Amino acid sequence: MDSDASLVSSRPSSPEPDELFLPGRNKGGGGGGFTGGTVSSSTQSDSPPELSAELRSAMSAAGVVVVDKLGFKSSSSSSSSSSSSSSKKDKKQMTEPELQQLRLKINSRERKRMHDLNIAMDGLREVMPYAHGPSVRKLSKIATLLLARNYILMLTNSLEEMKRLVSEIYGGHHLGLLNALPV
DNA sequence: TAGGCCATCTGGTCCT
DNA sequence: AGGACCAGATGGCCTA
Repeated sequence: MDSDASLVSSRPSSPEPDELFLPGRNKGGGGGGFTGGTVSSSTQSDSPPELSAELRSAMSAAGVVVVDKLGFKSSSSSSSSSSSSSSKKDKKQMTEPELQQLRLKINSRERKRMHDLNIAMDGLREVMPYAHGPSVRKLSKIATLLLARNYILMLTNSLEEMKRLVSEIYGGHHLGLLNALPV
């Protein structure tokens, strides 16, 4: 949510990832911003969201009594008995609190999955050759992926060129090491 | 204010 | 059966 949050100056004609390390080929999509501020990668904590209107109406239509919000943060251990037993039932036979509990559990899993994905994305950003730092806005996801692709292509071309030069100099000898590289 | 980027929710599908 | 994965929808924040 608060991805591009806080102290951001401006987005000066953001250099698109394709413009960086552009190995001649490929043409990607647009790119995100580049410079600017930092980003706090926090998320909307764990406050359980309200049931969606559709779900509520569906449940009330099914004659289910609408109750208060249930406790959250149950994903790990507690409440497993109720949720696991209830989730084995047919959903139509589940009570509203059971359905709500199940929904919260699924939502929590999905949130964690996306957080893990973002962590991996941050890891990718860390190894990308662009200006890091607290005063620099981090790459958007799409920009990160496009830049990564171009960077890999550039490195591949560099390696090929290096191989070619080595073979020129040594006449085909000493290529064992380079050929062992996964290119 | 429009557009970009993002987090979250949700239902469907696939996999183990 | 349960979890992982995916895509669409929605709403918030920020910048130009």
